[in-house]
Amino acid sequence: MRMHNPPHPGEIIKTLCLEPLGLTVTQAAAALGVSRKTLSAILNGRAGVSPEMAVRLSIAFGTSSESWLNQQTQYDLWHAERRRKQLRVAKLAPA
Amino acid sequence: MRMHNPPHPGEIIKTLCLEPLGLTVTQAAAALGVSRKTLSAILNGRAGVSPEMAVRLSIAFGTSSESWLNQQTQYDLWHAERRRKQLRVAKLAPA
DNA sequence: GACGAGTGTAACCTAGAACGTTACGGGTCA
DNA sequence: TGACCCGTAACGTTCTAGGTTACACTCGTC
Repeated sequence: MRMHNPPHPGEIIKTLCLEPLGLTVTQAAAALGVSRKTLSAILNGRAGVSPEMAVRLSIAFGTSSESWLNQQTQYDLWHAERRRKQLRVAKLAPA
Repeated sequence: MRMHNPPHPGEIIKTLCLEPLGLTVTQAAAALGVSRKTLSAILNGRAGVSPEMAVRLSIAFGTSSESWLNQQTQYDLWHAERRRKQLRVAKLAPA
């Protein structure tokens, strides 16, 4: 179980991909084949990395699509876990 | 890169959780706190495992929510990768 | 054969995410 | 001032997750 808030994948894209290459949001969006708005939303944490976007990132930046999507999964899961106590679920097979 | 079609998480829930415990879909849905329709859709591959559902499964069956959601991620990614060739994306940082 | 349980699923709803285009206002800098 | 980049608001479409209700099917069992 992770203790701290995992960073949104958008931050990682910005700091590890765009900034080192000196890319603007407009340039990167064009390269990825999505609108500037779509990329902007991801970079600012207002949208998630979809499976298709993960593949796009892997093509553009040469990393694995799995790693991109896993980052999003961890981020989503961390927020879902915060509401674990609010879920009314019966234990069927106690550990 | 996975070669073969990964199984949908619904199949795993059915064969590894419901059947060993002799649970009906109706019983399991009630325990999970979702409608019978919702669980049925997941079991038959017509819906995915959401982050919240992954937490529900982890409570009911004592496994980690991460493992449930990762299975869904791998499934989604496999299908997204099949369309990799159709995406028009420029390579920005060739490996 | 009749009946109830379990199941799949169709029809309807809401909410939200992921896309798109267009357009506007605020920076920064030559 | 003008050019460029950025965030974002407003509008749209499409898809997914979730709900309720209702129907038809397949089983056992009585």
